[in-house]
Amino acid sequence: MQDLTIGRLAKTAGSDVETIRYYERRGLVPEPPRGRNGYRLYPASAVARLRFIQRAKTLGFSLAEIADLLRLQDANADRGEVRAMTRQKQADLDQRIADLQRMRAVLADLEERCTGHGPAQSCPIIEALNQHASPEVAE
Amino acid sequence: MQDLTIGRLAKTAGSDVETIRYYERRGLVPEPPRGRNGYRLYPASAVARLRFIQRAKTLGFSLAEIADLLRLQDANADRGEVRAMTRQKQADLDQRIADLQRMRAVLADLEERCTGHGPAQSCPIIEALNQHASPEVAE
DNA sequence: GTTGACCCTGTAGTCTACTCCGGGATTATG
DNA sequence: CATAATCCCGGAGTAGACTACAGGGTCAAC
Repeated sequence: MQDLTIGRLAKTAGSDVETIRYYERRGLVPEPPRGRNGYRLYPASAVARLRFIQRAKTLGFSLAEIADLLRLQDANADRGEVRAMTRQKQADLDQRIADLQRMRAVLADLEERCTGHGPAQSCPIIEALNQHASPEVAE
Repeated sequence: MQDLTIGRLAKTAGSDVETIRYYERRGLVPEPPRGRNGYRLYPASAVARLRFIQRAKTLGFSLAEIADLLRLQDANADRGEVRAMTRQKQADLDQRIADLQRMRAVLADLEERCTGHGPAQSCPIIEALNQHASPEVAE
């Protein structure tokens, strides 16, 4: 397969020229060789690299974490390290899910108590928001 | 009750001086009267206002949305509008929870397939990220 | 009365992941 | 050959919610 210009790489991988240059600055995509005109010339493997980044993003990894994963891959490190990152990310997600579910439950409860019409200032939701939120903040 | 300087308000409400001034710029906290020295002098009700903001934040509302909620309260609008915002926020949360749960499920599946030790380049997790088709997400 | 805590304004920096812009060189298309 | 598309670089702007100065005035405690 021929080398790809950044534009063709972007199109092939479903990414964007500016995004690829940004990933290069961030160290996620290695600097490719340049043609005589100074254009970046990517090997076909760059497509896989971008797809890796995209998929890791859909799994909740940050670019910094993806850079770590790519380093583990490039260094062919022990898969235990990869598994550890996966476990950590699951724990992060569990925490965030639990937080969101708690919020959601409170909102559902408040909504249930607010029926019909009437002034907002006697709306149970507004009233709840005006209660003392922090049971422990002293003074 | 005496008026509060911004520092005492911050302490009482469990907030921060800079944060309160920021909320003022954002229109969440009304500009209070000033003393002869130019100091902000807050009525006791400002504490409730800050607590409202804090509590709404813990329920997932953005500052822009909280500003809307406060406007509904201040204008004593119909509680139907408050309920609508609460419903919308629940829908947002449901969407985010679903996204996170999907990510979490994929990670759990991948982790299960990666056992013991060995080179990362043959790690099922890394391999999945390198697949042409996404591990669980449609193309 | 002097030190240190507190207050003022306005601006700038932080984090994440881009996205856009200007100005200029090169290549592809008709 | 003219024009459009693409490429280069460096830097600035975006959103959200703060957080941190700089530089200067004021107030409370010892």
